[in-house]
Amino acid sequence: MPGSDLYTGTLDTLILKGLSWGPKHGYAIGRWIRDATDGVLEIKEGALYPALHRLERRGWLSEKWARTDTGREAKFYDLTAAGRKQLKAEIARWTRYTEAVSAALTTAKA
Amino acid sequence: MPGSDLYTGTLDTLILKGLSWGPKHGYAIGRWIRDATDGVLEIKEGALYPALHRLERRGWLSEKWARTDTGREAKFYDLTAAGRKQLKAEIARWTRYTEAVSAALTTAKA
DNA sequence: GTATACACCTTGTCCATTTAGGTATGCGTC
DNA sequence: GACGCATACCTAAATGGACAAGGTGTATAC
Repeated sequence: MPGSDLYTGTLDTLILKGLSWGPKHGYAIGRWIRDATDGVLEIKEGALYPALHRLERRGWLSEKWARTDTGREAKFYDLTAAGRKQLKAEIARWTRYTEAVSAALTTAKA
Repeated sequence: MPGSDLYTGTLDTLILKGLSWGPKHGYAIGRWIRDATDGVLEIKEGALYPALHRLERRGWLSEKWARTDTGREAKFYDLTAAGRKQLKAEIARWTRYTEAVSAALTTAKA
């Protein structure tokens, strides 16, 4: 079933990545994650919105109210310079981590 | 925070995998994870021992005191049938999850 | 008029990990 | 024989992210 639980810590990275091409509002970020992971990840709003506020508090995102394509008001988030740096660091960590764990999980040695 | 911090949820899988060739005691499992991940993961004992007790409570491990190669008493853990099944499921989840996230993190599409 | 998608939010709870200790044995070495 | 270090086990308190379960309101389609 979609809504498969997150490995804690990956959500922040995905949000930052989703914003790497320009501003998006929260709901659109959630949609992007679902689509970019081919439906494997379905971010719950109770995780998404607190995460956005957290990242903004840390100085990785800036926020601004604006109008969507469909003419509705929404809060748009944008990566700051620090956010871009953070994204790079988190991707590096993710890569290193998954390679290490995948190696362990596929090894044939005790 | 050191880059070796866990993505929550991966520790259980690694423990189960470490036991898939036969019994090991806790300290040896920690060592195996460090070695099998080429030093990327350094499991803290405050995470390791509670995890072992948790997995035992869930019926995925059995425990038994025995003597190590070096002649010391240690608590050996062994996979149960349910534990083996669980390991398989967790590896499947890990694979599916990391493929999805890695795809998202390397995509060039917004 | 009602269902669905959009778009935002919060409160309470759970629980894995971190932090920071503790006990005790055995081995090598200075 | 004192010291450090690896072995081998453990726990309690604090942290903090995700989950569950609510809530507001608008727009569109049937």
